[in-house]
Amino acid sequence: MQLNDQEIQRRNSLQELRKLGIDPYPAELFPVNVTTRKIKEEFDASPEKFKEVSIAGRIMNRRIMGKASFAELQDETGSIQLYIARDNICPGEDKTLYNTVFKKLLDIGDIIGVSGYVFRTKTGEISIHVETLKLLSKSLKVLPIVKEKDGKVYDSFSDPELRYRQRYVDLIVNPQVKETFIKRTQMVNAMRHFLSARGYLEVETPILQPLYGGASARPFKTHHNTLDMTLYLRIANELYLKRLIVGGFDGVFEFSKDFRNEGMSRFHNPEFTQVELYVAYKDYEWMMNLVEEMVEYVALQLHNTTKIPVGEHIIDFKRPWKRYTMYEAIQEYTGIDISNMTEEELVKTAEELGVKVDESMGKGKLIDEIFGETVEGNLIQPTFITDYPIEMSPLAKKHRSKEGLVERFEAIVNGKEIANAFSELNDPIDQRERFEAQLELGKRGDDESMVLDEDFLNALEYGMPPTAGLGIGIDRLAMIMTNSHSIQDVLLFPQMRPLKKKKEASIEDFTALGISPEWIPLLKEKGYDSPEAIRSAKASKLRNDLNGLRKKKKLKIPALSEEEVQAWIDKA
RNA sequence: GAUUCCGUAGCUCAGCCGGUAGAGCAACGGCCUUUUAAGCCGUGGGUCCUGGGUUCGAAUCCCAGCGGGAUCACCA
Repeated sequence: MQLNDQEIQRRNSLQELRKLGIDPYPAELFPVNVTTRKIKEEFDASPEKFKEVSIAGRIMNRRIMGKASFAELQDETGSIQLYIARDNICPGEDKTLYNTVFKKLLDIGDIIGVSGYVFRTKTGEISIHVETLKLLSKSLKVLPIVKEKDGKVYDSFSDPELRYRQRYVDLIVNPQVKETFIKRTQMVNAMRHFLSARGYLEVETPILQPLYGGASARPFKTHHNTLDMTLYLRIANELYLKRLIVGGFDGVFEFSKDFRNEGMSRFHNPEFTQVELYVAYKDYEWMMNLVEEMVEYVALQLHNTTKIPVGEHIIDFKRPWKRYTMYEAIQEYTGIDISNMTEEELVKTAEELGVKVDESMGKGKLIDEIFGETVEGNLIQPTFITDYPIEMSPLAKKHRSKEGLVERFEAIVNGKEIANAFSELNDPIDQRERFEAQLELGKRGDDESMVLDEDFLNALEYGMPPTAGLGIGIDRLAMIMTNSHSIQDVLLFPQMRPLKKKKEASIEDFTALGISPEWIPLLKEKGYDSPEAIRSAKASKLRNDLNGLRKKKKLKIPALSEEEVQAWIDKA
């Protein structure tokens, strides 16, 4: 492992600390009796409560001024300034703790615990006057230093790749990131509370499924050794939750991690979260009202208002939301009434509107494409779109009065679907026919069409009550509720392409060439990291590089002759 | 998958009509007991993503690769 100068420096400090009898990673607990937030919120009202505080956190900044210093201590809730005076933390003759430990051996990033009292400095900042200081964990890596003045951020740690790959660093140096994930959890908690309070049962259903269903998407495939069978990571949990409705639970929901083997983008991660809800004896009209109420409730819980800034827009979740049928929406945005068109007419219309079409598309898919292309992106404020073509919705009940449509709605916010729901199809014979129609689409080349699930049909044949079902994309909703530009910003650990790691040659690979061990680190430092690299080297250059480095590092090993180096190359 | 832009010190970036590297912060040494993007003086630190090409000479120009961003396409 190659260490840079500052990393070597910190490892040296670590050894120095041990020599002084200080354990850089002590085992015992450190008593914490306050948080930085509590101090900042309550000190002015009741300063007497903060005469003996004990607090722990990470050093984020240091300003050393001779016999006194200021430091920034960051805990989970925020940060506070420490005032550390030499003669306060070292009351006796021995000033080592201040002069050596604090000033020389501690670094930004170290985790410490301090005790003392809270006061205000001359410049008015609430600070802790430190009386005792203890190292709790030495940091060996250099943090990016983000500074801020008058709301302006300097040297921000903003490279998305680094932020996503090393989320822990992102969380340390970017406070607003922490805020986003707190909001996300609050959002899920609010929804859970909303649903539980209505008496619906939160359940867990299989993630590993022998058949994938309940949505149109390509799955991830895996294998169970003992059963010697293929299993799929679920793309949805719908069919399992409906089995539970058959079983007599009248309201069930699950926050479900689903997996879809599709492209990745700022709206798509291979694994994502949905909440699905099924309620017996209800229909999609009823469900629309629930969605409005729940999302409005979430907004109020998170922001104390229904108006939320998202990018350029202010989105208002106040009920009631606008409602359009799909045909009405298309007519509104294109001026074309497609409600009575044949498949040929739809293809022609789609092409006129600049919508791409291909052979595999049925009538429903064509309508859906036209909608997606011409309407969806324009729906910024929360809007319900109802009554979808039957071909696109094999699990939804036929519309009670409109031929060729189903009782389905989607909720669209900021140009993206956040919820999808329908009156669930409970006619087992109709359901079987719909699955078979999907199989036909599959033969036409639509590789996202659904497969036939016999056991699910078996459940329906026992009789499922009329049921309303709902799915809400948690990540999408979290993006809106936290004003995040991409899904990666609301996932703690978004999927990333793995870093290519060079396989490292072992010590033996080098010693086998007759190279003595003390030269190996120097070889690696100069980029000769494998026997192959040595084989293609020129003896004079290699010798020069190594002896140069030896001199620069003032190493007390004998210099190399060209013959020695040539011998390595010949062997390699 | 397509288009496009980017890859220089631990971090943020400058240098790019060719002459082998700079700034601020961070680090190191020194001064400083209420400062705050602390300050002042001094020092060290770089396979300029990788590989090839053009050239007397490449961080800079050309080609290929790797990695990443953005936009678009498919899926939630």
